Amino acid sequence: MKGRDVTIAEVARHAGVAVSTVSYVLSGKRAISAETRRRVLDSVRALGYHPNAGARALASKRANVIALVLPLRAGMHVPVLMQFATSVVTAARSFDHDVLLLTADEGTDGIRRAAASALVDGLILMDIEEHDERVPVLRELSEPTVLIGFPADSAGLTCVDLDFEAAGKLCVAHLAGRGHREIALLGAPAVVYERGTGFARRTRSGFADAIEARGLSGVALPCEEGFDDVRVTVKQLLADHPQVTGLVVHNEAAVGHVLATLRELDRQLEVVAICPDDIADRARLASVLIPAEEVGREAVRLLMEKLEGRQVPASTLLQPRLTYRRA
DNA sequence: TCGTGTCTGCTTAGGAGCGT
DNA sequence: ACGCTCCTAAGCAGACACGA
Repeated sequence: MKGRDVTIAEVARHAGVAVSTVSYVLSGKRAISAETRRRVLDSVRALGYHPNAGARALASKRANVIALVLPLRAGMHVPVLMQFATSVVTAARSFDHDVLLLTADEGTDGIRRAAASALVDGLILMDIEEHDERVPVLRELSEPTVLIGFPADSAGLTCVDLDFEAAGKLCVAHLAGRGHREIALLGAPAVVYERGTGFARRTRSGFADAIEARGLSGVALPCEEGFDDVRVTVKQLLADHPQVTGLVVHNEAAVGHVLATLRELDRQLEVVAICPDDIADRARLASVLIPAEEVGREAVRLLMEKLEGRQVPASTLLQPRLTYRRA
């Protein structure tokens, strides 16, 4: 048997106060005496009251839901995307918001629909391309948005991400500091660059800048994720550039395969990876952490600030840190 | 079988009213 | 006079009762 849900009116009756008093106790938007507050909260607990989300949205003009727009496109590493998603959901809960997940199936219509129907109060977008079709749509919305990543033209937008350009430079600096003169970058799958995905391109451009600035020699290659593809790519790289002694891997799915291939070929390259800590820990690799937890939390915090009508910085770049692990 | 009217979920601002 | 609490109305959409 399905019980009817308890309403705010029943809580008010139980506690012997007005409905509006219960509402103010729960929202904290007006001063309520400690004694009344205690009685109300006792009644809420005793009756097992949860506000009806529809009625709350109707009255407050807020859904208390944000959208996470996560395309799940080819070549993206799902476990890392899930770290971002988990962090966004957890952070949103701490602000009393829930998260609606929008994928790419619906294209930009999903964004328009979720915003125009007041299904969500604001949006967080991930996997940003340099010329992302979603960006012009965002500029037309009245709902606040935050991007995890940077499009080519970020004017008027709020963007947050790891400074991948600095990460590329940091990896080169680390290997150069350890005496390497010829360094290679194995990056994301080719399709990711072709789409113009910002983080992949920015790492590559930071890498190239640092190589040039230090007068080193470097080569950057895309890298697929399957073992056989990685093996072919690594072999080709070492055949074409036999002097390479340092390797930057910005492809979390390929890290293990790269190391296996180097062992198989008995080549002693020094490797730095840009990847989550668990992967680097397992392989005892120096690495630059992708701070998914921190980025997700910051994206939500910025969105909540915008929802309150406060100004926020247009651009937040988290500085990369390199963790050295002795093999 | 229509159309009409009433009710329900909740929040919020502004002002009324109560007790001390 | 002050601190606290209450009252009110609006907003949407579906459910329901009622009379013609």
